[in-house]
Amino acid sequence: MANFVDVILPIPLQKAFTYHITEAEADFLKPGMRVAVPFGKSKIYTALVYNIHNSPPTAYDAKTIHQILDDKPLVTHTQLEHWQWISRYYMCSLGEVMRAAMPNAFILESETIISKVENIEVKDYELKDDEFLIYEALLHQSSLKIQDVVAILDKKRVLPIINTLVEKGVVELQEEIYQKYTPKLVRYVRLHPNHKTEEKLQDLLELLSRAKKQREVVLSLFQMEAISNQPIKVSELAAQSGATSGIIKALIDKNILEEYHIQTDRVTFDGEAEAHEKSLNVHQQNALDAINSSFEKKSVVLLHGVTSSGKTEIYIKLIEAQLKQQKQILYLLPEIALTTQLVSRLQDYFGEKVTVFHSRYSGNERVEAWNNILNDSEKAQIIIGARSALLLPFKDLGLIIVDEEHEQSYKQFDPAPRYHARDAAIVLANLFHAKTLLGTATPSIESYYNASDGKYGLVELTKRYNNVLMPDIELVDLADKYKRKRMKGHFSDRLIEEMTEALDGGFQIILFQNRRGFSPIVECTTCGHSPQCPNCDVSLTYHQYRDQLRCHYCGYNSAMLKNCQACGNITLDTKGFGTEQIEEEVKVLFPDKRVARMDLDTTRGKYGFERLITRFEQREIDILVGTQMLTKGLDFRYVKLVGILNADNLLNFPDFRAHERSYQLMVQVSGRSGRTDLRGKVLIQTYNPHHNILQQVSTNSYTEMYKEQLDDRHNYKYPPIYRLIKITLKHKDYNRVNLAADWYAKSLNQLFKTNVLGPEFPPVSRIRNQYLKNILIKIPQKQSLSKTKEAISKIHNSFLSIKDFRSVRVVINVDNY
DNA sequence: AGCACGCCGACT
DNA sequence: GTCGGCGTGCTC
Repeated sequence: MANFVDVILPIPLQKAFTYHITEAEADFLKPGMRVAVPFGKSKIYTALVYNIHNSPPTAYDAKTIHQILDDKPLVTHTQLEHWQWISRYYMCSLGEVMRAAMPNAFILESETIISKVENIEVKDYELKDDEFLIYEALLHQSSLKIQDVVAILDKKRVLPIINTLVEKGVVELQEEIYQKYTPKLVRYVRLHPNHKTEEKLQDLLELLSRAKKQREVVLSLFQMEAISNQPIKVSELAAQSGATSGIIKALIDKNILEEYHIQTDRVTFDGEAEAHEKSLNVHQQNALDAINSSFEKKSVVLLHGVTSSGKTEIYIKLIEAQLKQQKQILYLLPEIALTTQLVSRLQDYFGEKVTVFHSRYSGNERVEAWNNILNDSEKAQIIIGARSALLLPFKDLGLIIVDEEHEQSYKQFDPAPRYHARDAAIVLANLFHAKTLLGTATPSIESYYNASDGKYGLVELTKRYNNVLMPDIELVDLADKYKRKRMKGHFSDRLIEEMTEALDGGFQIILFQNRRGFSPIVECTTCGHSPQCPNCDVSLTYHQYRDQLRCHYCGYNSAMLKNCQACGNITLDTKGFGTEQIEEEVKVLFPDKRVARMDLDTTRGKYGFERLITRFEQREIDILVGTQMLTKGLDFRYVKLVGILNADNLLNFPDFRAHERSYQLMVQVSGRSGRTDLRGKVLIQTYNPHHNILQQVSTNSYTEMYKEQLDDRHNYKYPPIYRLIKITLKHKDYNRVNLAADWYAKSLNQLFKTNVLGPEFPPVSRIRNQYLKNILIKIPQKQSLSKTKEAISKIHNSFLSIKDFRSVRVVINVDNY
């Protein structure tokens, strides 16, 4: 009977691909192992075994696989199940999920190697110029890569030339697969077995009596072995004996010492777990008890605890309980909150049981984390990571903690899979019959809705740790202040007063401004023209630190203009304000204080963010001006005052979530103040001091905000009452997007009637020279989600069969919020 | 996604 | 006349 294997390829194709395998291979292969398969004309790809069976494909002959890459599955059965859910729910291919989940080093691709056919003499007149150049290069080098040929010929398309050379029998091609993961090896030394016995030792020392340095090395080695039983690194021996690596090498060459290698992990933790038992206060204990009893009935619990209420300690207790049962724990955090602060805090408790998984990790580091988790190693009992950590090969998960559950960065936008880590986490936990804890000070409306609905358990923690008071929030009416000339730049007299007072008391200040750059736009005061991005439909932003105009969408930049492009006048003025300008103003207002700015520009680079945080923590900075980034669960002890310079540009954002987000953001920023025994102060400057959201922020009325927002969601048909799917069409031809979007929307309309919105141009309707158009589908609660998606898939397939539309990119985003 | 094939404009 | 541009179609 013939044997076949269905595989997942890491490409965005819906279809499964079937290859022919031998009986022996069929016996050996298991789902989750990797195989190398030929794909297309010449390429070899890494594919993942999905299913082994005996039914031959009907429409084509299956190719045979090239090679088996693993001897045991690299991807677990549960993972495959979870991937399948993600691919169905978020309407993407399994290959796309595979790409996102597996470290790049696991997904090998072949490289074409060109070599000369042996013993061949070629007359130069038989070859064209380009062909001869390649032939000549191969006389000096044994092989060439495609990239080398591109460099030699300085041409883009070199494959046709290489192919004619193959036809002429001059060169041959080979596909080579490289193992991208290189284990990190550490060199160790020990005494060569020849000298292990007592008498041989004497002989040896005798022998070395005249080689003083070498003798010292051997004696140092004995000393070190006597102190500890640990293997001895070459580097340690060199340091201890003061010998150069040359001397040690000589000893190895003489077979007196023996060299060996041990594979180590790149990321190791050398601290000790301090394991100091930290007791919970009564509120925390009550919350913990409530969570545990809720878990008996519900698989998901939402922990709504105000800022500084000590949620982390509760997490630690829950983690301890899971560890006792030998279960793995996943602790999810928004990327930006994944700082040393939190990680070292957990490492203090759990020592080397903690594995961190970062997007900033290198390929090799990811492979090591993957393997440790897959093997359920001691080191990988607790996994702390951002969104993508959810896709790791857990063996026996007992608990997932989703911290800062409301954070929008849990949702992946580009590329596919466009999954929400919180929602996908709940599904994953269910596959393991594990529990999920969602924690936050400002629950997302949808999670609170699920909690009120009884779908999730709900535990509230309303007291701050050590009974620190909630910050005192004061609203400052900007309209009034401007009218009465009480403003200096963007600072009201109240804000300056409070800042002076805080600084005099030796405290730190955080100023929040939700805009990056010096000033969002540049405008000519004569004709009103403002410079636009040539690739996108947006105004360019002025950045003072390089005197540049930049586009935030595509990265385009140019030097700041001297005069207006439209009328030529030099009356260019910067409108609005951003973090840079605030920083400048603070420097003028408080010239003797140290000011720093935290936004995307100043935190670039691997440790930019962390450096800034550390400087602030160590009080090298008095006033920190920043954007969103400031809100992410950072724990600063000496911040007394938080200033929000303009709450209105948060509230006026054109999105159904704008109010919810504003509330969350302001409460989170406010929570940065007064985290020790002193009561913090928050000043919010606004033109609308009577805005409901601002009132709710200042009185800390989450439930009021929730009720009001939920009413709005009912009235305007938004989540969590309705579900959303957004379809975006992109093309460089304006007319073609319009036609395609109209066709798409019309087809959807026939099925979903008024619940289809658009097509509409988004606020920024052109990005990187591509025109965009959005269609929004609202799905009522009684309408089946899966049936809806099936219907969309059908429409999508007919869309793709229209020749004129095929070049239009279509992005389907499920739960696009 | 990659990559080959095939059909059109701008250059030796 | 060729080189290289991109639109189109296919990959087990």
